[in-house]
Amino acid sequence: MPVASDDIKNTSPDRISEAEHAVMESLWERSPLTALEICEEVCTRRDWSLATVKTLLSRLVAKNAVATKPDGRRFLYTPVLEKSDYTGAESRRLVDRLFGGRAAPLFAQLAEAEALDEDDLAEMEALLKELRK
Amino acid sequence: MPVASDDIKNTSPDRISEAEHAVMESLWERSPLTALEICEEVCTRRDWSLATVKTLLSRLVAKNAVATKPDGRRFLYTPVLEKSDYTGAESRRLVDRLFGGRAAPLFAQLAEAEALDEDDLAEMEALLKELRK
DNA sequence: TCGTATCATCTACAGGTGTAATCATCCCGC
DNA sequence: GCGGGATGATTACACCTGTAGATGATACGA
Repeated sequence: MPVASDDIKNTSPDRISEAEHAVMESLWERSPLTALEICEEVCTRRDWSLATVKTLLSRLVAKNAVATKPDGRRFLYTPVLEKSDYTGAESRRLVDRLFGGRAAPLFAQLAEAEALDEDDLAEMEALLKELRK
Repeated sequence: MPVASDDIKNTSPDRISEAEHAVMESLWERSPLTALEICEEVCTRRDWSLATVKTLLSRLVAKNAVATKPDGRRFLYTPVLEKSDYTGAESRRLVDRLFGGRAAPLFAQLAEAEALDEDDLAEMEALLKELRK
């Protein structure tokens, strides 16, 4: 029997958890990587065991956020989800949830929390000028 | 035996979940409110039952995010956690986690996602000017 | 005074997340 | 050829979250 035509809806917007995100960060910085290499990057920082990284990797594979390529007995992991897509969506979510979709209050908030330094201000000024073209 | 001197460390930075945040929003907008009044605000929007709101409220009380004041047979709920504290902390977390603490890339991200409209730009320009004083 | 409507609390339960031990497989060196 | 180390897969389990029903107290109206 023909099996096709069932997995069309796979833009699977499964949320990436925070721990999973740490793994993605490694992969965005450099890829492909083996599980062990990823662990070398994050295990000390987060005090994880290799097993934990492997679990997270398999969940990320299930969520279609990373792809595997066999390399002998092991796997090489590559990100599928792009960093900018993730950060974009995540930023968007925050702005929507906390500020009703308005970005300006977010910046007011960060300013008040003194989370903006000189460099940020300069960059943002430049960006604004650019956007205004 | 003297029982005291154990609950000093209560700046309890328990995280507020997303559903809990929806309840907080109602309370930030107007307070004090009864559970029923809160439900009237959010139950239709989120398709919740009154019981759900009550559970969320009790969790928020446990987290010291809202306070109760008896009013006859029922309770009036008031926010303890301030909105700006919450949004500030939450924004901070995002910027730290996603952009290494730099706000400018977040801004760039939102710009690229076209999440900034004319009003946002204008407000941010004003804000920048103000910060630059 | 007594039932009942009204509340808050307790209990419940499925799904997600953090964290990891254990299991199964397979290839390399002896 | 075979045992052991490496590596992914499976299983585990506690806690958090979303969602809500059941339970218990209680004050108001009849």
